[in-house]
Amino acid sequence: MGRSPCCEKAHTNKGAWTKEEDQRLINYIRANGEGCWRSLPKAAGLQRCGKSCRLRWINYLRPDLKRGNFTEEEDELIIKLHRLLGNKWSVIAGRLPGRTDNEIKNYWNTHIKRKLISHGIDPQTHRPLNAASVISATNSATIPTTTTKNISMDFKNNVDQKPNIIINNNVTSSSYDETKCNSGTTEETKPVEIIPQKTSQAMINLELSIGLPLHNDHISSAESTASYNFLAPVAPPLTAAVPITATAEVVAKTVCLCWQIGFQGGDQCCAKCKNTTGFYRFC
DNA sequence: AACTACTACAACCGCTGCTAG
DNA sequence: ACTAGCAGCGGTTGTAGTAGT
Repeated sequence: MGRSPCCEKAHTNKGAWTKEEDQRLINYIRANGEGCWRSLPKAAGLQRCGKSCRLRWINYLRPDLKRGNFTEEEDELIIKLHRLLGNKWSVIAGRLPGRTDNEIKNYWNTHIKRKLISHGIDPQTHRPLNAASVISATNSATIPTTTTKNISMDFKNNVDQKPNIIINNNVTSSSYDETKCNSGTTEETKPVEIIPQKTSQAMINLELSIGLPLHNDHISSAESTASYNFLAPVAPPLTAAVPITATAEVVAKTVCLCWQIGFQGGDQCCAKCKNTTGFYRFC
């Protein structure tokens, strides 16, 4: 199905926005609201594509944007959310007030990716880099024939009260092709779970409720770190066909607190919780 | 000072999902 | 059910700024 271009390209400016264009856009939106982006450029006296106006407003001109460097807390939150959601930048941005999807995407590609790699973590799979080959080989044998996964994210502490995120990811496959994961590019990959072989043939409901520690007053740094660790490639002892519901606090107490994803240096995991295949488990 | 390499990020492109007709 | 138009999303590119030589 062919589509006409979103705007008349011959009469639209491209490239960097001038201060005058910015001011026109700001003035128009202040007076009229965001409304219809397609008709906005003409109404605002801008020779720009509506799409371009929208992007400029959302990513740069919006008054509620938080400019400046990302904090360590934001870093960790982005990593956690990316682990859960993959490259769903707009969803991740929805959880970071004042940050845009574009900003987070750029920050991920220029900072966090490098940071994780330097600490031996694959930024796409969030697994230790040196375990990737082992896991790849193991997965073909351990992925169950039918798996139903539900992830429910309940951000109880979220200030903007956005709706919960529910992910339903049904995999019906005799061998999920792990080689499709491309760790070297920005290509979107599924967050991967490692399911113990004993759950084969079982319907598993992995319903997780996560309370992100936006207010850290009552949370120690160890607990804060643990709330990330529970999403590490850990294979908790699942009971077949038993739904799992866990809050972050409960999981935080269950998961090994040793693995610091390299943020604080040293080994990633204690000897107790890393087994010979490179998987992580509770200890 | 001049050049090169690298980094950060703004902006663009192409696609998808939703919706109205 | 189908088509077309729109907003929005994610990947990629272009370029200004900075660091290193």
